[in-house]
Amino acid sequence: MEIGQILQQTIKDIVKTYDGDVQVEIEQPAQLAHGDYATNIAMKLSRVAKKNPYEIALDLKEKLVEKELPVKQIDVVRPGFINFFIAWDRVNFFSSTTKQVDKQKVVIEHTSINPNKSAHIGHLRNACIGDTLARMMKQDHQEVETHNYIDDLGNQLADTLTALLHTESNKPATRFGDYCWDVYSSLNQLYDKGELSTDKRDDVLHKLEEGNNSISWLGYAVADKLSAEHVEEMGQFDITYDLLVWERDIVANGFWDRAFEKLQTSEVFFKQEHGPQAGCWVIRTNEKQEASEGSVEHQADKVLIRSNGVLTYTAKDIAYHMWKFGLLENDFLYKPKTETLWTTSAVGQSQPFGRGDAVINVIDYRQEYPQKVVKQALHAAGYEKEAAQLKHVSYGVVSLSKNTAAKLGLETVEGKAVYAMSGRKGIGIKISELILEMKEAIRVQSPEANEETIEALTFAAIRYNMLRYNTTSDIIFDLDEATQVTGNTGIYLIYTYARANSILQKAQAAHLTSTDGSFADADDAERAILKHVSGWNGTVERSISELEPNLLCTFAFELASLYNRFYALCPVIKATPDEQKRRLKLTELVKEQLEMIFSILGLPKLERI
RNA sequence: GCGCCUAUGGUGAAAGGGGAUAUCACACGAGAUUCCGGUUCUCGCGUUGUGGGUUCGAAUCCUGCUAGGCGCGCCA
Repeated sequence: MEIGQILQQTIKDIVKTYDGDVQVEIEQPAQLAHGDYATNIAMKLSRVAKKNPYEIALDLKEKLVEKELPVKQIDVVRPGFINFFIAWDRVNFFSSTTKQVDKQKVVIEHTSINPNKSAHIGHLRNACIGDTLARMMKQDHQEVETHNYIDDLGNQLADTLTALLHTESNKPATRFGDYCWDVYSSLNQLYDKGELSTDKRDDVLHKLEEGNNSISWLGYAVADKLSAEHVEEMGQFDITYDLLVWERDIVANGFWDRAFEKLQTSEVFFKQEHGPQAGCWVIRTNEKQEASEGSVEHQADKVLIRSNGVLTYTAKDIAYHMWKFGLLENDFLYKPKTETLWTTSAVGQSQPFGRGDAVINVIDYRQEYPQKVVKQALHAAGYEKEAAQLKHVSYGVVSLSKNTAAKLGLETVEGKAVYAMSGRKGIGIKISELILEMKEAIRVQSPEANEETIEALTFAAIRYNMLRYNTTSDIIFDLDEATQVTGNTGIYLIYTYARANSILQKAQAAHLTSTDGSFADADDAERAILKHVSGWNGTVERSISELEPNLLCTFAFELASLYNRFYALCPVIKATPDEQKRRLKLTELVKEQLEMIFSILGLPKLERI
């Protein structure tokens, strides 16, 4: 049990004598002088007890000091805070408490880039969040399976195919995706100028949907090549997948037919007989719809089967999600793509993929409505548990700052601070471009580092930068800021880890040991670290329950800052024997903690730089 | 038209969903360290869109306004 939990439970037992249902909360004060843990319970109780909060706090303190707690001092401070100073020598940091194995299986879908051109930094944000969530849950002993969805029957691929067939680019490109990036925007500019109609694209889309024709096979080859480039690029950031899922395989295996059968029993799924959606199979998503048929441009029922019989994206997504939960009788066939990656395939073998107890989709907030429709469909088919376990990790999009937009040649406007990326206009920052900039910045900063180290630092810095924002926040991406090598960066964390390792190696060479080191007499800089580390498990639990990886980034940065401050203030090797042991033990604790964090955040553990 | 979200120093981002002088980074200014090899540390500088409300107490809750964004497609 964690310190905070111990204190919370103890206080809960004590306040039972008070009337009222008041939530006991234990927090870590911002200021060290306010103790290592604290509670405001007395001020909360003052309302029901009709008593001075300071007096309530004094009363509670008297009861608390009688308990067996790993506490060496309890202060009561006006207006009614109770501050606890922990006896750190009685806290076991190094115990490996084996958590009860949770048998739940989680299927996480992330990355899922349209196979139409190279990936940009918005795609990278998705992939970093998804991969880190997977690592968090594996850390929490859950069974995790990560999927990368390839929409090879959509307009975007059709556009890229049309562009490849009808336009050229003379820009240098070393990757197929970069070439497609350019011709894709060339095509859209032709559309915009009216020099090309979308008929050709529509025809291409139609042939993709038909299957087994030249365009269809060509599209598959293009999507295969592009998705392979995407996966390879993500691999540089240590982002991995278990399975690639192809949309064409969802169609080919008849998932929708089974899903249709399951939905048919519902009253909210029906064939629309009149109005603009006549002839379509639709699902009712808004219960208000029946009451207001006036405005048909908005809030119409969601079409799942077009009047010409073709499935919409949402229909395929519903079927796909039924499969994710293991609700369909039919399944994909699979084949290995690499040693660690599988892919759905027209020919292959059976494998136990999918069948999740929980499903997490990492998709930006603009897809909230389609996600809602899928959840509604699960409800409609009677799958309440699955609907409840379908979770949408909604994240903000990555836009460009004015500074960066200007660098890309956009016309910036006075007073407008945020500029959207646009694939159609070819406006955006490819991941490869960011890598080049970051690598150069690190090379300038560390001219003597070897190439392997520069590479590792580059990917770490970029990945960390993508993770450290609140998931729901938009990122206003500034290229100068993103390539900083100082401040709250992955580089700072890695240097801190190298610094700790350096001390430990030095101590080992001098035959110094941390055995019998005690935190009983830890001074302030040391206490701050112990206090912070003691909150780790709480941070992980909260990060998982809220699906917020950035809480771990905040924790890591604060730990690194505290350790560097300790480094400046507290000599380790040139200290007294008692201080040596204690501080070496503390350094070991910090090293171990950072290793755990790096495993989750996907950062490399460089012992030297 | 309807619905949803957001607003924090010059810039970017936090603040566990009421509690201690609102934190961090960058920028700008000043200082220290230059070694336990490691890009580090300390200090200063500045502020919660706006009006009203609830409360002992509001960045956090309610509400009006203002500004910005998103969604509602037989697209994906």
